[in-house]
Amino acid sequence: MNQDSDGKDPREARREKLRKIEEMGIDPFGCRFDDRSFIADCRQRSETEIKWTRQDGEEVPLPDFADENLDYRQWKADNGPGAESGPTVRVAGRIMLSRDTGKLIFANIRDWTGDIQIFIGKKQVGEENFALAKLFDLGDLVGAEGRLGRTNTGELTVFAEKLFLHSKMLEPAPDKHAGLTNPDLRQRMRYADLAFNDGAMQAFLDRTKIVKSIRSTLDRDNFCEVEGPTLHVVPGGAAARPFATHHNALDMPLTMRIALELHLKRLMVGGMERVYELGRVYRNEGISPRHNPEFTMLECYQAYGDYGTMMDLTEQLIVDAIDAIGGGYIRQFDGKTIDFTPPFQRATYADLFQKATGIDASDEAAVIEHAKKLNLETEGKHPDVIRNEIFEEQVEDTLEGPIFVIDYPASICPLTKRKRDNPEIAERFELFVLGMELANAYTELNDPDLQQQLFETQLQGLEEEDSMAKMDHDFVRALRYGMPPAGGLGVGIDRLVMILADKKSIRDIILFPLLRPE
RNA sequence: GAGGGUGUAGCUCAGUCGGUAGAGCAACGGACUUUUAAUCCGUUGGUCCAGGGUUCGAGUCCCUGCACCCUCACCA
Repeated sequence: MNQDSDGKDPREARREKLRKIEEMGIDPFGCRFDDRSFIADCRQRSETEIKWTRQDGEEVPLPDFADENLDYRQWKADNGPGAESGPTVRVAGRIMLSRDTGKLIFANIRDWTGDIQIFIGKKQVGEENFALAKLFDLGDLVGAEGRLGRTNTGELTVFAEKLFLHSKMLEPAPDKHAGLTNPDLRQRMRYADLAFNDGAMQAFLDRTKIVKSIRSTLDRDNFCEVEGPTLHVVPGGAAARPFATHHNALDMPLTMRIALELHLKRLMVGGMERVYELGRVYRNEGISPRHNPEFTMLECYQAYGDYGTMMDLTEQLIVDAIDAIGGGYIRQFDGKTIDFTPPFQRATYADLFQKATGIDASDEAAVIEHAKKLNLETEGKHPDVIRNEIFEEQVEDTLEGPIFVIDYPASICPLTKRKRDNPEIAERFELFVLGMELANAYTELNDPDLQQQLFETQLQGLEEEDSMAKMDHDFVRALRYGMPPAGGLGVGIDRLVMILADKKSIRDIILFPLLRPE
């Protein structure tokens, strides 16, 4: 780069200022800063603690600063002579905007609670502080101590008496208005995205609230949070391609887990009657706006419940999550309206199939014929697999929801208990919202012999890796020790957050999505 | 994996018919003690994603590759 010390390159200009700050004997990377106030708290305190007192000692109520047409300078003239008083505060944050009018600098700083303006007057802060302020750049982390008050235009302001530099930013700042919009850079440099894009943090804070809410709902119902292994010898509990890895000392192949299910059920056998895990799972598959190779699942299991119990729980979890982030049960996603007011709609798989295709789901010949019309591959596939492909193609995408689809064909549910009066139907539901599967729940299969048989019988037309029916001998042995009848629920946390935060891409709610290296 | 789009200054983006690179912001110099994307005057800044080709001449046309975005497929 151009290293003329005329500072043409923004990076070099910042380095040059860094050197000057060091020459002033100031550490450009700051130190502990006690007694600082969050900006949101300053804003709140300003409402009661900024006062206007006339010279005669009478306190005059301040005008409405939210009023766009307010001329505070005029108001002061009309209500004076007098003086404004306010508490002294210490604030810290990143410089987002700055206006230098010579011997007076206005800087807008931001901490994670909000923005506030700082008034830096040469006379008010003194020569040394002012010289430091002249070396501030957009993006620097700074601090100010001073009186909280209002400028002539009514803007809430910290009138600085002392200034601090907490960290000099050595990279050029993004466009001060547009921010960092390049989606690649936003994901690669999430720090810059969060720091410079208005509202970028909100979806992530909502995510945290939703996860906290889920924990609190489950804890309230006496569920116990546990941590299962993420390195699995047999990748089970879902139909997905796992990431392969290897343990050196044991010279043993391992996979990253694709689901939480089988270990949680082992705990049910052990007597942990209500367990859940909120954890990361890994699937070695395509990346899309709705798929990231690692994502977060909730799975919970309740002894002596069934899938109906889980339906109630699902509604409760979602309702509580919405209460946690606010905004009400009627929500927008991508311009569409979704009503989460419970109870959610319920419909059986067979009815939805009948309605969408006009044919009876149990009429195998008609199903196969219909599949051929849709150009679906039917050769060598189990009729239930074909039927499910039709269901996905013609039903799932049309489900606006929230809707519980209940009672799935048993053959595509190898971990699910069958209906007592109809072994062809499994007690399973999936919750759909705008074509997205948000939750999946079963009355759990606890018959070890049937489980073993289902593991052994590969579904026709499915590769082993495409089937959930992967033999896990230890799991079957666990079932032989006796697992109570139970309801189990899985929730895709990322998709729930997407829908509740109105974000179309999973990358907008995963802080560090997987990217190719630069 | 298939199709489409994008890639130009630190950031956000223009760039006509193929004719020697543009703006705003940022940066640098100057003026300004109540500004609000401050304003005003001046200046600097380019491996036009990479490589190859066509051409007298390529940011522009062609080919290959890379990255990202969108749609589809995969993800039961």
